[in-house]
Amino acid sequence: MGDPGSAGASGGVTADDAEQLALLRAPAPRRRAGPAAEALADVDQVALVLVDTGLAHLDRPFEYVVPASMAETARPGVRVKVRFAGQDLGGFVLARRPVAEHEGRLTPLRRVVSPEPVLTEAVLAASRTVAQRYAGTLGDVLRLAVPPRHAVAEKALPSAPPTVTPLHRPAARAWAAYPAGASFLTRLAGGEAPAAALLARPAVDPALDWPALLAEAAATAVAAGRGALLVVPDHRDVARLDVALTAVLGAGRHVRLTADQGPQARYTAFLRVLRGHVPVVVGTRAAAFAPVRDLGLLTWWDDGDDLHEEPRAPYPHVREVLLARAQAEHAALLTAGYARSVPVAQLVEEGRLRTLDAPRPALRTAAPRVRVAGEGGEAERDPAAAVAHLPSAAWRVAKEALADGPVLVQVPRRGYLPSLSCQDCRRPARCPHCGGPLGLTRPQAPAACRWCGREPGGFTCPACGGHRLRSSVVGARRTAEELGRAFPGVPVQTSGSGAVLDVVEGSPRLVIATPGAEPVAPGGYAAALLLDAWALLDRPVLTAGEEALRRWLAAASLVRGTGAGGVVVLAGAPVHASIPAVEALVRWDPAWFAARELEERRALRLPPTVAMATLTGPRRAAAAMAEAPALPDGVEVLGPLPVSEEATRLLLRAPRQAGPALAAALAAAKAGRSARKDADSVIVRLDPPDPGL
DNA sequence: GTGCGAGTATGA
DNA sequence: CATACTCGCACC
Repeated sequence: MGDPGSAGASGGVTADDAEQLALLRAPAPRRRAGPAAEALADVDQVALVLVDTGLAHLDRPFEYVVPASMAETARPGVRVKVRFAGQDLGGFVLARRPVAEHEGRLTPLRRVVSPEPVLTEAVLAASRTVAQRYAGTLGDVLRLAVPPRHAVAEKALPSAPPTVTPLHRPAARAWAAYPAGASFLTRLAGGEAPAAALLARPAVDPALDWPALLAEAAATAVAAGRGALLVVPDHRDVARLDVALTAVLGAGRHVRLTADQGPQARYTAFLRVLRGHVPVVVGTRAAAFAPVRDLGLLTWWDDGDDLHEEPRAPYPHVREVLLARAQAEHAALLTAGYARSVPVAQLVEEGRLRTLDAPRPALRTAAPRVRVAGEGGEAERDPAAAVAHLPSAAWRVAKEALADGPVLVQVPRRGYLPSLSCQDCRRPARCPHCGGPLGLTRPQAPAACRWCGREPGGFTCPACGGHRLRSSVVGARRTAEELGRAFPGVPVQTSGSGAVLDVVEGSPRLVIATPGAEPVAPGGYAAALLLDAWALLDRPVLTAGEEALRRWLAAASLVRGTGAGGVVVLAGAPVHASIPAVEALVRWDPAWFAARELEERRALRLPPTVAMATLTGPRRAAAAMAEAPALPDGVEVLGPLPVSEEATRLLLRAPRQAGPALAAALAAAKAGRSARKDADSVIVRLDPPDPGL
């Protein structure tokens, strides 16, 4: 049945067995004249096809001849089916050519799946960059870049774009707070490709907040006849930005594109972009490859949010995808957030992004006042506060603010692994050998490095000289009921995993939320309590401080500004020791923190100042890969450390400039393993945002 | 991954 | 010498 030669000729399923056998053995007569020998296309008879083999060593284009019947439809970018090594596989036509480079005989294309050219040249170019960057295959990246076809969606969508009146350049009210903003927008409107990192000023007025800011930038691109792509971490952000875009652009100029909208809706949105029906796309990381026409602006919000990391191979970060696209399409680039991630700080330092921050005085007025309430030793003095396990300062602030409006309470999620820090100064304890975090693998076990697996034995804190280690376990459970009892008569709402609220009313109430699930309050919260600060700070990850500050800033940005009496209380942080993330929150200086953190990581040779890769798999297989001959000079191998019964992990570290060479060597090693059919698979991950876990 | 040819082992 | 089987590699 799978035999292509006999399928049409034998004329029935009930063919005699002996005859079948004879047919199979016979030296297949090479295509006699007849229906099989179809005429070929007149021009550009050869199609270059990227076949989705799923095999690393076959991740390159193959040539096929184009039958006359497909001469018009088999254009670059369309999906095709081809015969490859005896099976029917999918692929994309990358190009058409008059003559073949391949010396041997070419097989004809089997079928054009759809005449829709879903893979544009620009997206292909960016995909290639991303594949190289992450030592992945182009096939893997294209699977992320082009959504699965949905035939019904393709049929249903009218091909003629709706008529939309031209858009005038918007007033850019939200941008008025950013002195360098005008020149960025002017360059964007003029068809240039400025690249910037922006620290957003919090604003409780929706016309001035970050969604309005990004929407105005998008509208500037549209008014100049260019398109815009806006990527945000989650669907709540998509919803907020959608509202802002409608306000600035009117209807019919933008479309949402997220993975959670389902195959048909997603493909419909994709097609509306591809066919040029809308110039603006807003979405989650699934939208990062959207084929926007005449792309003028690529922007993403909150670089540090881990939702920007793609969890499927080759695990690209939205930042890297958009950087690649900006380069490929000469588009402007804008990353904005209340916080600045360390990778973004590095891009700023390297001059690849210019800063576009709100001036510090404006920031400090727009932001709430921040107080640190200590670790809770004073809690017992106030009985009502003790009921809620709140420091009394926090309790008093909340009590007062509740007269005036809603109060946000941020409670970290429980269940983090214990990590170790210095008992005296509370800085994270690091491995003296490789700089990795020290932690406990089991209760009672000696402290061990989570990267190289060594057990350093004695400990001396490089910062204060202390010798004692402290295991941080997430503190007391704070429940909505406890808080409710501490504030009788006040309505309590919760927002967290499972039930996330987008918005709450502006009247007095307690809103208890886990980080990332904080609802917006119209007019802003009167106050926010950030509880269990150490639970965020003590996470056994490289990015703990960065992440803690980012989450605090996100919650604090929903609070009214200093001028309007907004207050934030950080509870559960030490008052005596100076913790950079805490200091940065109090001073509202995220740029200072990011630059400082970058400096520290450089001193310790930690990401993102070095190139890193993790190899995860059976010990021997991972070790064999780490010995790949083509690895660039200066690669250090750390580990192995066990990650499960079967698998171990090796960490490769190289100078940052050696990143491309490291990726190339690992891609080659993967291809070699694939060609040799090595059964044990090794997962290769380049520059994982947190290599320590 | 599959299919195939070269090369080698095996037995009449 | 014919047939069975493994190995290595190309796959357009």
